Amino acid sequence: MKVATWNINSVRAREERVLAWLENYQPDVLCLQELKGTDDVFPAEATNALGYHCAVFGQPTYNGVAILSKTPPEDVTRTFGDGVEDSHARFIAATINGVHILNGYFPNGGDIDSDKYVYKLAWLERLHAYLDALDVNEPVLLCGDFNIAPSKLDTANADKREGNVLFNPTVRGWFEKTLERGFTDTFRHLYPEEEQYSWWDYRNLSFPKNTGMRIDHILVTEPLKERLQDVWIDRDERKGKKPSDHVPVMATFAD
DNA sequence: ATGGCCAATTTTATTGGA
Repeated sequence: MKVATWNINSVRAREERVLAWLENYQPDVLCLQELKGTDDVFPAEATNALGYHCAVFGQPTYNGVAILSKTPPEDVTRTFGDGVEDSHARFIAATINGVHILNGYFPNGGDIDSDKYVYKLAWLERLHAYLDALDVNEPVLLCGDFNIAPSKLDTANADKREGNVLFNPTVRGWFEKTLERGFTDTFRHLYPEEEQYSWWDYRNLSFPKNTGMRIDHILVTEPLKERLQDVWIDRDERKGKKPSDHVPVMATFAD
């Protein structure tokens, strides 16, 4: 079973690339973030034609997440279901082949002294509350654009970036706490020393200079960790015309 | 060729991304 996550930065701008990528790599599940559009602009027919079901949670202009899968998604839920008023479409979950798939577009946080950062921290706490209600003895996969670099290995210019909304003790602590409650960072587990990134800023020649960050993650509970065979960050997807600023990350599990 | 922001909307500026 292959499960991938990809922040595509607009489904309309990235439709061709997404369809080509699906066709090339045939993931069983693809979790998308930052659709930047309503449900009706999602290319459902084109994805169906490639053999994928889609569960979409869009909104105008901002955010938006979706889960594509070869087998039908069951028990699809949008939002954390905690009753909190939230206008952002940032979370969708489904059960696919018995695996609980959780897909999040975590808030960026703006500046460290902004309301957006307050929102980010509150959202992270809500997600922990959601995870509290899960059984980590079951196969659970939490993926998406976390907007968190877990360690110094996961960001270029770590000293310069220390303290920003993506890389500071508070968000690293949140990530660490998630691992302590039974999740494994699949990439770091298989590649303890690797410095690979999943996002590069469009500005400042970030990609040629490789001043990126690893902020897109696939975390799994023990039953899936035991089946984990590989994790791959598709760096090449950042090349060429009209790339997203993020690239896909894909984990492979034994069937 | 891996190249000096990009995408959506409020559209010839502004907002958000990270």
